[in-house]
Amino acid sequence: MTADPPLWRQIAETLTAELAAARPGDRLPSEARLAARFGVNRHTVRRALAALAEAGLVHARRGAGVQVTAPPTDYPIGRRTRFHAALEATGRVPGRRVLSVETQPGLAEDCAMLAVPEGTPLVRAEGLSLSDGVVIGHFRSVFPVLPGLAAELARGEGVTRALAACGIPDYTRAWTRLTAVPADPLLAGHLQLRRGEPVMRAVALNHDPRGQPLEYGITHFAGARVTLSVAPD
Amino acid sequence: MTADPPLWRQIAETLTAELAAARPGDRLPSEARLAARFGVNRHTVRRALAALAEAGLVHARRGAGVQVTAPPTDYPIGRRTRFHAALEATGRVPGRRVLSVETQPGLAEDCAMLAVPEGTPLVRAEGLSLSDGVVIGHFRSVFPVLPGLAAELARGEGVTRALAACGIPDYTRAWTRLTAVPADPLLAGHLQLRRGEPVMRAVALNHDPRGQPLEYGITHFAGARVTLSVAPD
DNA sequence: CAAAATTTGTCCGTATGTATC
DNA sequence: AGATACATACGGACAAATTTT
Repeated sequence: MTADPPLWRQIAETLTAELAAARPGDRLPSEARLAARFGVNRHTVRRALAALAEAGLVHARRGAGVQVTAPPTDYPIGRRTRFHAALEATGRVPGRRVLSVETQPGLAEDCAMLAVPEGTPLVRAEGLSLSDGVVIGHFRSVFPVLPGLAAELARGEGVTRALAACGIPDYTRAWTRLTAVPADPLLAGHLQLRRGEPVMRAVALNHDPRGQPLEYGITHFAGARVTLSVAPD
Repeated sequence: MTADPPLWRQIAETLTAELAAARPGDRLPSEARLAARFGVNRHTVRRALAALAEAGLVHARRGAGVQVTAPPTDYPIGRRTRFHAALEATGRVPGRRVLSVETQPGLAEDCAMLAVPEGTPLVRAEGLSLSDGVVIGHFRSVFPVLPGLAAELARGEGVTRALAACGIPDYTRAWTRLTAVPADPLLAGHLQLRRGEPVMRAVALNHDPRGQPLEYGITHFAGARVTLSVAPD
């Protein structure tokens, strides 16, 4: 009369245990093979694999197979957070891929955050953050228009250097808001995740020492690949 | 020749749009009814509903129906974070349900974090955090053994009061590490989520003004119901 | 470069179990 | 107790992407 856990969960747990001894990049047997091994229908195996994928343990690609995922990267958050410096301190090789830099009239929310009238032109940058060549985050930031800022941002040298080149030597984090959300299709594509996988959304405002807003940004980190650290300065 | 998105996704997006006009607690039509409405198999509707559930928009209960989920709660993180005070400041009614308080030899990790020899007895507390009667988090903390601490924690008045009653009037957050993870079955049960839904894991260390570790805890927040704020002191 | 084999993704249909109302 | 509704599991078929031949 015991209520056994569902078959797919038992399979998922068995695979999870076995995955502990696997290395990132290793390929799992095909669904058909696993179904034969466990003596169940292929759909039942798929259910179990979906659970593992949700857990960020594996990643399936049609035509290819199911691969074991890479372990997480650490990322500190603080008043003086700097992406590159933080990653380098952990011995990783940071990277950045700028997808677009445009100057456009800002949306209502963006203008409000930067404390400028609605419709004011803003510099909008979008791109990906890398660690050891692996995408760990997608950012979208807006800045007030400064001479040469767009060009500097497009060079991909980072926000700190771009602002420095525009005569702003220092800035600090005013606040950060974090929440765990499922990846939407677009984001899943950028972060090489499956739709619905946990993603950490960080909404943040940076300002200069006098409190003037400089950057309002939304970054999404791949939940399974990043740990955010909050530490006192 | 157009590559249409899958049926289940189209249905999910249609339902998502309609859900914008729904109120928390509203019930969706049954799977059979939705299948009939969209002219698809029930499993295709189930796939769409699973996506909505992953997104934290709805919550399905066997036998009952599929209900619309409640909006998120905000929760600040900082050097002097206090759960109750923070929630009260947002106009919500905080609550706490203590599930267990035990004194046991600590695990290796717990002892290391509290800077005591492995195997030292520790006070271990586990429970749920509520906001307006809704579970928003599950915590598990370990403390060094202090006279009367276990009894005070069991009263459910909170960590701050329990420590105060043991002669520790003040403590601060040393650090916090955050990551987005999918809910495992146990956690899903506690937080009333579906297995795999995004959950924010906060691992934190509190210490007294002299730097002596006082509490090492892991809290899991329901991603869809909580926003964590990181602000300078 | 092209075709074939492999592998995952989607969708349908059916049946049964189990929790809720 | 009965009806309703979601959960699990099986089976088959075809499409789409990738890898191999």
